[in-house]
Amino acid sequence: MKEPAYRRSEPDARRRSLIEACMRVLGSEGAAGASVRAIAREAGVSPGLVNHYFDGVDALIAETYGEVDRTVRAHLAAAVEGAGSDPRARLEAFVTGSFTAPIADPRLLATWIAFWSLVAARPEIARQHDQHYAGFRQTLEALLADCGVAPAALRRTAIGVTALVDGLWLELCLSPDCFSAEEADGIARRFLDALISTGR
Amino acid sequence: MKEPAYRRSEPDARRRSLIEACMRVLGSEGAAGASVRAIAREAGVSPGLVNHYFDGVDALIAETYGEVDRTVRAHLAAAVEGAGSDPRARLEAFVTGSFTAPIADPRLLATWIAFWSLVAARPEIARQHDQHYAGFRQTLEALLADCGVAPAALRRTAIGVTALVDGLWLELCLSPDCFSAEEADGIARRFLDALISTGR
DNA sequence: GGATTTGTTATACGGTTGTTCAACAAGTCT
DNA sequence: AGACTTGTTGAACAACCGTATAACAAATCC
Repeated sequence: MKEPAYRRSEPDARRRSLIEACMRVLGSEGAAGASVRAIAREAGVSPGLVNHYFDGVDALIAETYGEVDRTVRAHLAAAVEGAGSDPRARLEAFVTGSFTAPIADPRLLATWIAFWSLVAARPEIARQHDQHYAGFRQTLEALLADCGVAPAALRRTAIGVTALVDGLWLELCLSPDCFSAEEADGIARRFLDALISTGR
Repeated sequence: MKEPAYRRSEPDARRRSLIEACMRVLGSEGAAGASVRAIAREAGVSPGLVNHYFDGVDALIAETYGEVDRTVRAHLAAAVEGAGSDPRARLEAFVTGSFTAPIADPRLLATWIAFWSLVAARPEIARQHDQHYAGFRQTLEALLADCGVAPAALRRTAIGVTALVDGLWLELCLSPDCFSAEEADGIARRFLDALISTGR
């Protein structure tokens, strides 16, 4: 429908384009609409090709999870680096980085929801989720430690801040008109103030 | 208007059993597996009956949303009432009430995820979500006000605490082995301590 | 009793799903 | 040039989807 037929392309590029098409479909149609045919149509490719590059549609969705995870981590890492060397500024950059594009994006939420909906039924997706969560919390623990949070309080503080960020991000994506990204920033900063002044 | 007594089974009971079957299917099979046939099989009735009692499968899912919402509200209200008259105890009961059964339950999360996945595509579900969120936050604002949180800080504090509760509840359901309900209780209480001591 | 109302089933229909596979186009090798 | 490899297609398949509807079962009314 778009590209001329029978044109060769790099296999990795094809894989990437299919993953991107999968993300677009998840974003626009939701988890229910992410069928092989819809993804193939979005990528401008025949349905059979999806099963040629991926071991079934579940594998494609799992790989899309990995790609989204990588994007989120890279974006937050860049935000932290861009914040300079002040520990508190780095922590705030990490926390508020989730409230702006491309992370605070209904499309990305739709992708995430699709994964959550698979956690209960598919153990390998559950494992992938646990890994993502563990990595997020670990990064956060390091940033909190640099801000002077006591080692004994590190775990529970990181769990709490992660929950706060997830909750704000979730609602920000689900109903963007409820509160703004700037409000989320302020709320998160205020929470960090309260925690770090009393939590060491 | 006299109630006809010749019905073989109470229609409301049928409706409720179908809603409960819908929740069970959502819990075990995930959002993708919540088909008319699967729900009917779970309820032990024929597929046609679902469309007889509900205006299509989307309506059944929306009604299940309403039922789950009602259950959650009732449970939290009971927890608050059971906590006595101390404002802080009532607030804590409301917050930590989300971390125990029947609210902290993978099945309930699965139901919630199914709704979230419909928010982007269906305005009716989005409206239902906004109402639930607004109600939750409003209740929380009242409890926070009783604890002495200043009116100017009420809105942002309620948004933050709601996010914290949602995030903890979400992770508690998604991977129950990551941290315990008791830990979630402690984390939430610690956050409330930090907020209320500094946030007025 | 028979007529009637109502709950329920079974089936049929058109459409979509994931997956497989023979065929084919385009580049590479000899 | 011909043979071979690789990327891609599009049709086929069985299974499932949501919905509509005619037929059946049971309870009530007259």
